[in-house]
Amino acid sequence: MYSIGEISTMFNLPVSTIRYYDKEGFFPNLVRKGGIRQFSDAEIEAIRVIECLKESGLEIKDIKQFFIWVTQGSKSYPDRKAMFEARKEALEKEMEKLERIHAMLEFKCWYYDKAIKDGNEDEINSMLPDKLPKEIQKIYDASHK
Amino acid sequence: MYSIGEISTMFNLPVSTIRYYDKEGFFPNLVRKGGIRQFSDAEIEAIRVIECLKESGLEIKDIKQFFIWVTQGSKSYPDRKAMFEARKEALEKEMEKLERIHAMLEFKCWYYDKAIKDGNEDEINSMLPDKLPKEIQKIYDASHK
DNA sequence: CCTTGACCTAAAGTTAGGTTTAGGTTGTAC
DNA sequence: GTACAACCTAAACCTAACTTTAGGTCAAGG
Repeated sequence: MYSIGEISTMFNLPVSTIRYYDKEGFFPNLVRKGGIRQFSDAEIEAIRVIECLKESGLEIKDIKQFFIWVTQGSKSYPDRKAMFEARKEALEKEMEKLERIHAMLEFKCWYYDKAIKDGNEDEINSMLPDKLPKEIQKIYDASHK
Repeated sequence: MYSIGEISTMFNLPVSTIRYYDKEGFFPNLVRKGGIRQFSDAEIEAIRVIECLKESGLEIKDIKQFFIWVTQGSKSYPDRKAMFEARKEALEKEMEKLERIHAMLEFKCWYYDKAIKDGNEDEINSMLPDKLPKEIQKIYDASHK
């Protein structure tokens, strides 16, 4: 059993955020002793799920739905599974987008590195959009498609 | 030369957002004819940079700094390069985090798949945290570290 | 001519996801 | 027995990044 302060330290989350999550219904089985919250492994796993769903792009109101399903027991397993499947696919798309963003950043690093060496952007711009050095061209194409 | 409406279609961004970006100073060389904005390739590349920096985790006020540097010419090349290098590193960390999130989602998909087959979570919970099937254990460990 | 659609501005409004405030209780170390 | 930290609530507040509103210009088509 952990206090709210211990959980705060454990996840590096403000105490106020944890209380906010509680108010949103994210700890359906949270026990209190004399008004004070007693966090157990179930709540720790709940926070992991919250962070996971949040990072996957879900909004708080949709995460709430997940915890409603938790209170409904085994009949909601298919709904919960479908939610995770959907988040997995959304995250995979997001990661592909970030690959393109990463290529753009790599290209810009090369771009300014060369601009610093040349003192201007003229030569680079004369190479755009398809006369770049081979390796850079690949990165450029990946980021501008 | 493109109208704001064409740019809106091109990037699938509301016209209001493009005006907002303009007001923030993100098109330092934007030309107007009779008050009407005329977008060129420079502004198109600017929008790509905005989206790139934004997706990399930068806030609008910091993106503003980039465009201030652009107006200062070649003396700010090192600053601009440093910004892209920093975003590249931040994005790489972010992508690592998303790998862990992805592992968590994969684990949860397996978890609920099994819960549906078993009708309850008892057997799964008896396997936690280190007696899971080999492949699943790997995913679980990756997501809970 | 007049209406329709695309453009313009300034300023107010919106939303999510917390955070802060004000006021109060609890428990334990000195 | 009192001071101190850690806990509690309800409600007001905050911030970022837009979006909407209200009011206006302008060019082309019928």
